[in-house]
Amino acid sequence: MADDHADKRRAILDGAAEVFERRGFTGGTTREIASTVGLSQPAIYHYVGSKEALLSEIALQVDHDLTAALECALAVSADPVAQLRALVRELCNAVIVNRRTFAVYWKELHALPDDVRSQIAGDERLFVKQVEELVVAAQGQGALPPHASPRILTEAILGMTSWTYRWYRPDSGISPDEVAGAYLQLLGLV
Amino acid sequence: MADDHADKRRAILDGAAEVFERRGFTGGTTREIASTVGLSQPAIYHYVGSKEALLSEIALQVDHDLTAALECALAVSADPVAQLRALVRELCNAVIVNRRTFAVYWKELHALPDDVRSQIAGDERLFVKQVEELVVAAQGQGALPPHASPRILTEAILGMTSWTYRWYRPDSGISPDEVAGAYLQLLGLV
DNA sequence: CCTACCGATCGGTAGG
DNA sequence: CCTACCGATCGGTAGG
Repeated sequence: MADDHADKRRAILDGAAEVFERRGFTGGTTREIASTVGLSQPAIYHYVGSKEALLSEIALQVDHDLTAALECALAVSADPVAQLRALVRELCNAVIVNRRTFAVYWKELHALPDDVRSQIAGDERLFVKQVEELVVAAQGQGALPPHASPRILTEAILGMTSWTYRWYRPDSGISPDEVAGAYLQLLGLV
Repeated sequence: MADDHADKRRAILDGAAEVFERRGFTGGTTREIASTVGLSQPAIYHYVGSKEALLSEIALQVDHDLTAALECALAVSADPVAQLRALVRELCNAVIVNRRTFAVYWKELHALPDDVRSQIAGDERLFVKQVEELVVAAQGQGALPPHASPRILTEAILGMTSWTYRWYRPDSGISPDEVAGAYLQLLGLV
């Protein structure tokens, strides 16, 4: 097939995320990744340039997922409270669906090469800033505590949703929507 | 001094937490820890049994901090809502004061030796269960959304407070009490 | 608490 | 995409 190469690349990235989650970036060896995928260790280098490149691709995927969640939420409505609601739902869903890559992203950012790490740090700052603008607007509408620091409220909402990767278990029978719904009730946004 | 040994031990643990935060457990070398503290690498082994023992002590310190925060909060009052408020304040303070050790705890649990990891996992399950009982009681008093899953609400509150270690900067001029206060307003607990 | 050192293992390359 | 392999570095020990 024409996409055999792309398929195998994706399999390697999945295996890398699994190994990095289990062992950390430095502790996860290219040999273990290779054996997870069913290849020899040098074959990894046939598909990906280096161990750092594996981590970079995983991190950039999450970076893209976060941006996409925000864009999707902003497109849902012109009302900031509705946008904030949509953002919580989108983020819960992304974090739950891609639990493994998000875990690697949040634990192993320090191991990224400088250029990728600084790009991702910049994207994250912009992301937080945009969410904070939604929070300020929601405060203006009385949907969030008016006298609290927007920065803290923003990090509180993002922390609540992000932390989901640590406790959510796909076999628990809890759906992503149920999680987002409970968060929104707790935040008084429903 | 009689406590020279204990002082140096603590210095080594502090240095280890700093290095593990920067490089991860596997990536943080005993040589870098030693040079941070100003000792030779083999000297580490004079004070601590192994690299794993360094991580174990750091993790058990956090385990103790979490338990202490809960006990302190339960002792504040007999009212579950007041206990929950106190817990959020205690946790914010503990996470902010010991940001470095909490970061290592949450990122590097996977690298712990089996016995320590399973003990800590058990303590954490018990901790969450006790907080969930507070949440159920607070729901009964109408202080939290009555129809939401107690488990999700519990993880939401703990996630919000825990995540503080990722964004809080001591030089920001924001006090731990200010953080906890904003969280409590957002939760509708004040 | 240091100098000297060891076995093991890692990321990556050569050559096909 | 494999076999064979290399230089570098790691955690830990010996011996004082």
